[in-house]
Amino acid sequence: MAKKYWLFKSEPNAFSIDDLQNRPGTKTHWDGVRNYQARNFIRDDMRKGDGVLFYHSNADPLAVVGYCEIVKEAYPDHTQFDPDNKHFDPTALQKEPRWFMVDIKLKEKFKHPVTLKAIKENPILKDFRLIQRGNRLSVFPVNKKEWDEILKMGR
DNA sequence: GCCAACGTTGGC
DNA sequence: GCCAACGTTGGC
Repeated sequence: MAKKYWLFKSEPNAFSIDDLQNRPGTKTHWDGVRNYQARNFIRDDMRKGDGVLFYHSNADPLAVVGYCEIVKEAYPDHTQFDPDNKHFDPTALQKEPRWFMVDIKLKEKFKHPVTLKAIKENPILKDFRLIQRGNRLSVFPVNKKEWDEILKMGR
């Protein structure tokens, strides 16, 4: 199957690309996604080796700050079962997990973060889902043309 | 802090 | 199944 591409949003206050860089092996599990559309992308479509753009939301600057690779495919997000966790889901069943996560590994932190402003100004990226009206999904697919352009801008 | 956009919940 | 109320996201 052809390699696919994705974008993950993260608020750097909660988890930044530097936090990822400081993790052992520069890897992390991507927990806490609680939206069904995003869940379906994670559970059904993401494959080992797919590329992931790492975007800082609610931040300064707002920007794609690097890219990653999926190193482990979907498995149950343990935080849904943890009453002390912010993302606890009291209706999720152990035998039938509702929420899933993948593991990602940092490949490269961009020399030049690709700002939301620069993305909006680039005609090649005019259809990029990130800048579409009302886009609030924290996880969504990116096409190869967009992926290539973002990497070109960031490196 | 504001607010538009959107998802979820729950009464009917 | 409809829809009002509410909560969250996220740019500005």
